[in-house]
This record gives sequence, structure tokens and C-alpha cells, in this order.
Amino acid sequence: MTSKKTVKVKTPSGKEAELSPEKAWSLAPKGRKGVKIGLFKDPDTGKYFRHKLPDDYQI
DNA sequence: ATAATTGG
DNA sequence: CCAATTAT
Repeated sequence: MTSKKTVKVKTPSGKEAELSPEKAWSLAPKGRKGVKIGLFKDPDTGKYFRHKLPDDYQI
């Protein structure tokens, strides 16, 4: 269950925004911790971008 | 088919 | 380089 909570992210436009990722997943090589990644859409430009999620983000 | 995302 | 994901 991917809870769609908001996350503080730096948008490509350079602003800080509270957004919910459209998708979220773990990006980790085998045997390593890796990071969680979210797919966001910049509300200003409409451009998609990926951003790290907090390690405790519920995927 | 590729860029872009993190960090060991 | 490696991992998953998907808009471009």
C-alpha cells in the first residue's frame, strides 16, 4: 500500500513544495540499502521530476 | 531508447 | 556502476 502523503521536495523550478508523489518505489542495488524515489509533477511548470523520499516513507 | 533520481 | 520506474 502506497500511502500518498505529502513530502517536502525541491522542484526543478527551484521552489520548495509539499507534494504527493504519483508513484513511489525503492531504488536499491542487491544487498544495499538504496533510496526511495518518488515521481512528482511540478505544479508550476507541469514538468515531471523524480526526487528522493524520506527513508521512512511508506511505499 | 534514454534521462533522471541517490549513495555506497 | 547498480537498482525501478516512466515521462520524454
